[in-house]
Amino acid sequence: MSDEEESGPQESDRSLRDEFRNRRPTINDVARLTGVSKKTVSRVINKSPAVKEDTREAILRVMHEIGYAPDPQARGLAFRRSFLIGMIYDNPNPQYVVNMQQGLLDGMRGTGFELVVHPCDRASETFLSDVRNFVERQKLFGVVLTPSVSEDERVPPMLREIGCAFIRIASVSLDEPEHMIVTRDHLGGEAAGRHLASLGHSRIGFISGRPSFRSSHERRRGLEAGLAEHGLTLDDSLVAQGAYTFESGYDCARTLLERADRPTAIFAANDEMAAGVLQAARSLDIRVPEQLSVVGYDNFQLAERLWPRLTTVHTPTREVGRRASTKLINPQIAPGAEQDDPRALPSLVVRESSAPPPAR
Amino acid sequence: MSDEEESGPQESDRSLRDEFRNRRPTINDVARLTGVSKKTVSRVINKSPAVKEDTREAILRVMHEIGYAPDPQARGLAFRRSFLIGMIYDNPNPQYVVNMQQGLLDGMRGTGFELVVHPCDRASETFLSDVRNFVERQKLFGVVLTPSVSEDERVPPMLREIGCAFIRIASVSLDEPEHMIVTRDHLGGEAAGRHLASLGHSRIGFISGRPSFRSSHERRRGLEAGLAEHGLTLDDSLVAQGAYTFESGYDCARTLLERADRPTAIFAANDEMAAGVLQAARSLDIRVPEQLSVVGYDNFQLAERLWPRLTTVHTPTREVGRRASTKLINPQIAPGAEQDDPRALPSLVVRESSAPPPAR
DNA sequence: ACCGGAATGGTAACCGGTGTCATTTTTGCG
DNA sequence: CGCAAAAATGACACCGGTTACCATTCCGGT
Repeated sequence: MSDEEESGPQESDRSLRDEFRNRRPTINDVARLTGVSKKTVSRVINKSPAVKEDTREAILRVMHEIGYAPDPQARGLAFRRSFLIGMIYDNPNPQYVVNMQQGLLDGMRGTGFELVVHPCDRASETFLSDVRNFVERQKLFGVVLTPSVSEDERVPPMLREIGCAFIRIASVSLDEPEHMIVTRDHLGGEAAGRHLASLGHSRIGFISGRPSFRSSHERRRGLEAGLAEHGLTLDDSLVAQGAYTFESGYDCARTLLERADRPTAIFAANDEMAAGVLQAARSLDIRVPEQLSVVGYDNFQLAERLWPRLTTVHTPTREVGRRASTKLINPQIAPGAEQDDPRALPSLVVRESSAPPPAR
Repeated sequence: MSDEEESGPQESDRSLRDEFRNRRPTINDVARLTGVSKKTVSRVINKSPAVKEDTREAILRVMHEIGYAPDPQARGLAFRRSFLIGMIYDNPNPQYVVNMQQGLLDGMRGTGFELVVHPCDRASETFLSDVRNFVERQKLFGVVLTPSVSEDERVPPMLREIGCAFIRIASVSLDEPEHMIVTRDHLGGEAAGRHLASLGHSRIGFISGRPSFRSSHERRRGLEAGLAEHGLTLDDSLVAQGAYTFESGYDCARTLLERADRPTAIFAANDEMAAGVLQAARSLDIRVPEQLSVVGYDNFQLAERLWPRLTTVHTPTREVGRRASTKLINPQIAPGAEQDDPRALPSLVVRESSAPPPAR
């Protein structure tokens, strides 16, 4: 019969260290060593103001001494909510996914939250129940939805029903501001259009992305607006339906460039497709940028690896991700000004793939 | 005929649905509705053989009817272990990261485990304690370490100490087989060397990766072995120290190609650097592959986007990831044969960037 | 009929936190 | 100085599972 309860009133550092070498300290240890109830310790953990300053300090000191950190599982069980944030996505571009993850993690650093990644297939029969199971089982604190999942209108009602916070990242606003991060892709398209028009192009081709991605339409809308500023319109016959893939970019470009009255510039709705355009131009012995200007969208690493290096629209994906997770964790932070922060807006990066059109 | 108690429970489907519309069913509900104790339900959840077949079926039926799934947090709390798997990495290549994540998720599908991603900086002061905190706080079920974190010898002892399962993914074996997935990068280097030698090259340059990545050395070792088969040796003066980045590939290639006796072929230790080589060749008006052959390593998407398309060594990253998570979740599965499965080995992909050397 | 032992199920305690509400201080103020 | 109100703290049940341990039941063997 050992009397483990009767530990000495004054535990030395040595015995403390011994005690916690094989066992992580719990809230009970903190309470016992500080001489308060676990409820008070819990109050300190949760930053309740209803704790006297002396008490708080004493508790914090003990916590620090024994290296205590609350167990997220136990806390989650009691809270009926985990400290996990889910990233739900179906965007197949690795660079986008990684940049977004990095951004989300940037905003989560030091908060105790962790990121759980969940790719999915929006076209699948089980898509909605997949997402629901994921969120419900893990009792996620919140989820970040990226295009095109973010644009699916079946998801938000489901998340509201099960009471999971969410942020939708999309090119236009689709929900109340507290649920949205808007990337305003039309601004990027506009910049691209202005750029090509001001270089002197007037026959401009456009290769759009997957129609199921809102950004496809926004980027086109922007292009048209940018051209309109210079009195130009987008010729429907110079618009090709791509799918945001390299191959689709190649195929569409071949079609556009084999025409007798081929365009002198092509704006592809992302860099992957722009890479396909370069490939197509090469296969037809069309020199870029001398005979054809090419502009992409995203400014992923690929844009600088190609030759010529791609003029493209930079998307601040990481910054957007940082904002998304921050917003999810601190819903109270005032929305508003962030909207016009240039760091969160698309911007044109001019490189060697665009130039004035060839002289006639 | 089934003699199950058809009118036994008073609750109809309708009232069941009502009851669980606002509350997720718990193990207690399953027990109550089946008329057994929660302990028995727990036995079924954990696949204990000590449950009569009839009982098990009845319990499973109720579970299915009311849509019960055990709460991972509660389960984890009792188990003193979560059902989360961590991916710890410092590889900056987005394509690698995403492919690996995909593979890990492939192996986790349907198991109830989720993936938590954790990039880190191995050079940081706090690297080790960062990793420790992450693993210890989340009570991770296991972690997958990818290069170069996987090659850090401080990590495994720490993980063993806190009792966390782990798999190290590396180019050579660094631990007991149950902790390793070996990618055998020297085989890829060998294939590249054989390819260039058999094309007739003898002056072959090599751009190595970051020395802190084991793969850099393995790929070089392989190259030397491949050349040796054709009686060639690697000239030390044609070896440049790169860093697995596009820029380092460009710089190293410039150095190698500005020599009077420049090599007729360059093997870069990854595709990013090979892209830099192409860029450097272009800047010096050296035509690829007519005047210079280029071979990369990884076979990431970039390899097909470049011009000429890159001859490179394919790395089955996703497949490797799938094996890693499978191994982590089912440690009992016999290791062994998997070692020589060609799907898990590097293999050469020949495209347009390599050709015989120019005639003298 | 009796017994031992395996198979099964029940009960209570526990994992490490939080909520509710009662109780004990402390404070303000006539 | 006394007392009510406010502030600080604590007791206890609970979150949803698990394990430890004990009580049955169901066997066949003697």
